[in-house]
Amino acid sequence: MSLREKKVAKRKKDLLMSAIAIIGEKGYHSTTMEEIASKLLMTKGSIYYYFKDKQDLVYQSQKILLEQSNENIEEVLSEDLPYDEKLKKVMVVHIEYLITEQSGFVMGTNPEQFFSGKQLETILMLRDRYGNYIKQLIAEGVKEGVFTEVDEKIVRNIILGAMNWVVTWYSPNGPMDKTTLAKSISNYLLKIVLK
Amino acid sequence: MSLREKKVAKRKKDLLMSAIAIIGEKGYHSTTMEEIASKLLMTKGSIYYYFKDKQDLVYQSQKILLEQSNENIEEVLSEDLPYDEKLKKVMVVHIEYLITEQSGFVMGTNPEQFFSGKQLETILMLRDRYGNYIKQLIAEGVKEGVFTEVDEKIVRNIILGAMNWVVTWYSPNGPMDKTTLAKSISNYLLKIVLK
DNA sequence: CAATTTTTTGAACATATATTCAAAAATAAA
DNA sequence: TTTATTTTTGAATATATGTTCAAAAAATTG
Repeated sequence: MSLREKKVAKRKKDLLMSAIAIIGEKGYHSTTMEEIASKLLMTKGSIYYYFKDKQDLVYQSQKILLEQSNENIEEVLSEDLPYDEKLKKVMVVHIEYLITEQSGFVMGTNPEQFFSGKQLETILMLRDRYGNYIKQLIAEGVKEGVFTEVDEKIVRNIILGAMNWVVTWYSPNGPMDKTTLAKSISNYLLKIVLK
Repeated sequence: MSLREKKVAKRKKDLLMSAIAIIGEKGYHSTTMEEIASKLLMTKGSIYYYFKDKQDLVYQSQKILLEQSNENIEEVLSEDLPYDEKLKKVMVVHIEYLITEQSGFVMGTNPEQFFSGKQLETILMLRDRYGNYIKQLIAEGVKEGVFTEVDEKIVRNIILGAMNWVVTWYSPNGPMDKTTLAKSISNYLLKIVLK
């Protein structure tokens, strides 16, 4: 990749990150192209040099978040750990990533509201993949006798909800740093599946 | 109240309910005055006979939801039940109400995004009140030895998150009716606080 | 039924913001 | 330095939707 191409790639990524941050804070509709641009000292017109339109920018930003989430969980799943510790680590990583990116967005609402067609398909596929990893992990833990019998789908959704909700109440000024908080939440949630 | 006043009151309530339903589905910004009105076979102009503006209508609709939630929980809290059963009933009622109204809205995002000033104050107050009831209930259960020692705030937020998340995945076509589902979720969540 | 009051309508208006685009500026190449 | 290419700008445009309002319709009253 030439220097120029790298610069363009960086600019794109900067815009995606800016979009993620502002959408995480204000939501899709309240986030204007002007805000996304001005965070990088650009004007909104420039965005259209890098992205087709707002929809395209938002879609790509959300896709990145989900892809990264999937990579995160795949990394943890590949580790050689007992089921309880593995599930706990999955949760800690999820919560930490959520807090870091302040990305309560795609995860936090029905994507049907924002996407359609091929875009929606991709987003749903990525979400499903993520959800299935957790469901699978629970099911295996049950099968191996580490976890108690549970409805994996319901418990999976309980866990996802409790975790994703964090973005609505976490404050960096609170008494716990994000890792301590993530561990604490994970411990409580683990009690649902432990025997 | 005269017949006419009753009619006006009913029309207002119909509009609030229409707003709640559509906002629950599409979110604040994607919900248009036209949609809210057309659901009642009216035109958007008429809304302004009953409400000052969109902000006013939305604020009042969300206030109603929170007030009703508080009434629901107050009713349950006043019953004479053991702490574990009481907490469980609180959860079941919450989830059932959520599903019935499809109201993942105020509960589901930071109200700072939509309200300010006196309106925001009221919304936050109502939310706090609700959250405090649950925190209190947990604290009492711990004090009386029915529940295990936990950080009441964190556990409260875990429970709220898991419950509120339901609106994102519940489907009326699923295998469980809403009461069965609510009971199931509540049982799992109860395990967090039980000894 | 006629007169009065309430309610609804739908077109006109206001506003916010996404998008376009020709020109300018910045950067790279020759 | 000159020329060519890439990137940014900012004003103009398009569009969607909230809001207003005078007139029409409906409901109520006497």
